[in-house]
Parts: sequence; C-alpha cells; structure tokens
Amino acid sequence: MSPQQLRYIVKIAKHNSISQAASALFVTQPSISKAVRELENELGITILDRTNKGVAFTKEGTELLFYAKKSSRTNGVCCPSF
Amino acid sequence: MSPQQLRYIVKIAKHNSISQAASALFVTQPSISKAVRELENELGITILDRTNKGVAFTKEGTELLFYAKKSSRTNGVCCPSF
DNA sequence: TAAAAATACTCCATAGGTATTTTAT
DNA sequence: ATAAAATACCTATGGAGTATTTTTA
Repeated sequence: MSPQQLRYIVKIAKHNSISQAASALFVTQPSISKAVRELENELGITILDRTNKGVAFTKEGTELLFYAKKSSRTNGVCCPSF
Repeated sequence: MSPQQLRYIVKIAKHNSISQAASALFVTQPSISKAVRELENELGITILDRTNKGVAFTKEGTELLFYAKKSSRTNGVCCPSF
C-alpha cells in the first residue's frame, strides 16, 4: 500500500468516479483503475463497486477510506522545509 | 528528496561511514553513495565531507540531519494497520 | 598505499501512458 | 446504446546491483 494509492482512494471518494479522480489528479483513468485493483488484490478486499455511472465504496472500502484520509494528513509529504 | 534518502542520511550519521550504513541497511555502498550525491545535487548543498576514513557531516549536512531524524519519526511508515 | 567513496555500466520493477475491450444500466 | 471501468500492451524512470576506478589521509 503506497501513499499514492491512498491519495487515489481519497480523490475517488470525492467524486465517486475513477475517471473524474483521474482528471482531478492529471493522470489517466487506467492508471488509477490499476492502482485500485492492485490494492484490492494486496489487501484481499473489494474497495469499490463498479457501475457505468461511477463507483461506490463497499463497507471495507469505506473503512480503508477513513484510514486513507487520516494517513493523508501525516504521510506523503516529504519535504516542507528544504 | 525521498524518505529513503533521509533514512540513508540518518544511518550514515550513526556510523560516519557510507559503507557501514550500507551494511546496516543491507544495500550496497554505491547505492547509498549515489543517493547522497543526488540529494546534494537536488538541494545544491554539500552534505558530507569524504575521507578515506569515512565521512563527516558539513554544517549544512548537519542541519539536514536534524530534519531527517525528525522526519523519520513521522514519515515513511505507510501502513501500520492494514 | 590502502581504506573508503565515486563512477560506469546493467538489470529489473513499477508507474504511467495509449488503444481497445468489457460491463452494467 | 453508452458511459464508465477494465484490460492489454508499451515505455520511461529510478533504485539497486557488480565491477572497477578514483581519492585522500
């Protein structure tokens, strides 16, 4: 699980959409799709329910989302002062 | 500047030696040598004075070391609970 | 001159891209 | 049928390795 994957999760939640999260983060839809899929495989859980209208967080996905939001406030920023 | 580079810095300080830091971290000497050099280039500072007995931190390097130690207590750990 | 570090490469894993296909409403 | 996501494939980059050379006390 990488900080990047967690950032993706947080942004997906903001839009309930992988495509819109991708736009917001200036990356492509497949890139985020793959990142989420790999995280699901790694954790052995389903994070998102996919539809043609976007995505919805599963129960387990929502738990991960809480962690991701918390984590994004402390991790990932490496160099504020240099 | 990556968390990895900062970890290297901290370990180098512990031994005043790139080679010994490398051993302690189970990586090779050139790997750490390069990482430090790249960080010096990125920041435009000299972190270490090199000798045939090991290394010594410059004034600027010591400042960075303080930051690295502080940072290593909050960053770099990504996933304590999943 | 002998240690420690630097350099020159090679390799491999990963992140991200484009093009296309699949899926769910 | 169509919009969204998934998949397949490609590429570039970076981190780490081995082998070797350079440096400095």
